Amino acid sequence: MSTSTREKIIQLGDDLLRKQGFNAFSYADISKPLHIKNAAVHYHFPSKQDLAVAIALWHKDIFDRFSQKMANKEPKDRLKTFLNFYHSIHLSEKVDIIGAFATDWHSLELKVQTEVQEFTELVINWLSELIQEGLDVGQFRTTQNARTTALRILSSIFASTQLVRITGDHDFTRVKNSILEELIN
Amino acid sequence: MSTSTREKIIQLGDDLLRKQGFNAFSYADISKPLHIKNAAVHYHFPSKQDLAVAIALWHKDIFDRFSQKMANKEPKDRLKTFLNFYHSIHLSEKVDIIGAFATDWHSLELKVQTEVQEFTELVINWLSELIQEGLDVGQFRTTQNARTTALRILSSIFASTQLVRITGDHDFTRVKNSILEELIN
DNA sequence: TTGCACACTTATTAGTAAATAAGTAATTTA
DNA sequence: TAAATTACTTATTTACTAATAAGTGTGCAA
Repeated sequence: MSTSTREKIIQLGDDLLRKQGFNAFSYADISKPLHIKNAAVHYHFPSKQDLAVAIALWHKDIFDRFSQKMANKEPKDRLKTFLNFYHSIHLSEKVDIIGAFATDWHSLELKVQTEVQEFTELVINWLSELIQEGLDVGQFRTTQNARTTALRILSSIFASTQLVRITGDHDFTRVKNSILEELIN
Repeated sequence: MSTSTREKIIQLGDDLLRKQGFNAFSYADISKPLHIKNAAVHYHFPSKQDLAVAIALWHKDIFDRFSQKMANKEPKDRLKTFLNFYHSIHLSEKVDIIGAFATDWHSLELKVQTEVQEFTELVINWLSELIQEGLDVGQFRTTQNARTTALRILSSIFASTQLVRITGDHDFTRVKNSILEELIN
């Protein structure tokens, strides 16, 4: 089963969005590498905002499958896998999708913003539940409540994918390890 | 002493950069509100990258003056003022300059990247010293070293200016307070 | 076999982008 | 007071932007 053109456009769009920023890439940046014409991209996604919606939905889909696969793992391992996932984002020279959308927030239409909001809540809720569970079984320790801890972990790790573009590699591992050390008993 | 046109361009450019993103605003967005012509902006900053350099230098300048003014304050108060500064960023619907530059990193020329790197190190070093000092006088507690703690505080707080665009206001105060609670004895 | 939906291409448009050359008026300097 | 510098404007260019209309070939369905 080969990847459809539609799927290829979404994946390349996501790549460009997270490497260069939403307003830094054009339809030509998508059509050229895929050896199709500009209008073919418009056929699948009439406007750039439609493409942005599709990218957000794609991330929701990936995250759904990820959380299902992780459902039976213990909190500590779920968190580690989550952080490792961000490590791979960092290594591929991208930033996190949440931060990428956030900085360009005011150039996004409502339909995009709504999808991004839903995706973000999905992640925060998943993290919160994981942390609460870890606290309940005595695997984690924190003086904050679950959502606050979730917000701090999420912001720390997604900001790191941005920050290390500036300060360099070593700082990513530093932050990643500190999140685990601080939380795990 | 009134503000020069050059200064006005930098300030408006900074505003647009942090509200919309570097690639989302144009020279027209600057010239129109200032009631000057497009070419006048190019007179002061021949290319958009030159403007980006000037914005980065402006932030270095502001931060220098800020850290001098704070020099005799105790660590806890310096940190609080720093976090309050980010609160004002959040309230003015901007994101932090570091994150704004980071997401558009690959569309910035080397001369811009270098200035942003120097500014970022300035902030991280200032934060690290503040934390070390706080640890030395027993005002702070942490199991991590000073730079790691600095990185986590910086990433948490600047990511929050981005994240709350998506999740809403209440989460900013939540994160801000948790940073203080976690660190202060 | 006819027709119709699908996945495109060709061709074009209207608008906007950054950038520059050449000119001008006001101020400063020699 | 002549010459140069500063801070612009006018006018133009080149390139690219998202977006659309109209056409094309392929394959499936009635």
